[in-house]
Amino acid sequence: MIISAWNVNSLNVRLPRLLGWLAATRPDVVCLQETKLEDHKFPVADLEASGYVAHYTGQKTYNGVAILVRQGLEVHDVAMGLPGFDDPQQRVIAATVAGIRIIGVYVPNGQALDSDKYPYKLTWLKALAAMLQAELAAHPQLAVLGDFNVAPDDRDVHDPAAWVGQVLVSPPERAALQVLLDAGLTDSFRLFKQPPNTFSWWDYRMLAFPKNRGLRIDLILLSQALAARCTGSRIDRSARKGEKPSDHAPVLVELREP
DNA sequence: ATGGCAATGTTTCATTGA
Repeated sequence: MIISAWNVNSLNVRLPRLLGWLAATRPDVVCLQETKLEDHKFPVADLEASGYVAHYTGQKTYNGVAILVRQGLEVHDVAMGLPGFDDPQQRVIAATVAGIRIIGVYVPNGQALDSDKYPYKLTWLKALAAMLQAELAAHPQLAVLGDFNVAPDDRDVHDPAAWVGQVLVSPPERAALQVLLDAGLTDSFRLFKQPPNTFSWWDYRMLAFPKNRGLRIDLILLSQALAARCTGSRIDRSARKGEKPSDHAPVLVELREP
């Protein structure tokens, strides 16, 4: 079983690339971030024709998340948002797929350390931690996938010295991510030996991709029970190439049958 | 080899992203 996450930076623009990637990769589950589509505009029919059932919650211009499930897999208990955290920004969607609790997240960017959006990010992550504690208690087989907008440590930053004092790497953000891990989750990427300088996001500007000046901010966190089933974790860098790419690459894990 | 911001709506610029 392959489960994955991809910040597509507008599903409207990226739909052709997404459909091509689904056909080539055939993941069982895909969590999408930054769909930037109101629900009535979600391309349900195109995805169905490609063999996927879509669950989604979106809005105009910003945010928007979805879970795509390969046809034939059982889905139940679809839920949107963070419990007890009233938020017009559509950033969380959850579903149980083939017995695995899938939680797709688009963590706030934070913009800058002195921005109003920075404390919002930290508060949001605290609410996510509370949600995950409850979800883990109910669902031992659990994965949290998406754009976390935090580079876990300096191995995940192309030039750590240049990023000091910036959003995505600040100690409070990393501490907030650590709280999620302490709840009983593992960064699946680090379960395996990985090539150095493997990233999931590259700025559109300044030749960042060809120079591999990126960050690893898209993560798949696995519960202990799921980590025990994980046989691989990778980033599909090829999806960042060519015409009109998203600035993020998809992240994937492979799970064996329990 | 990859490519030199992109997407959106408020559209001919401002805002946001990371």
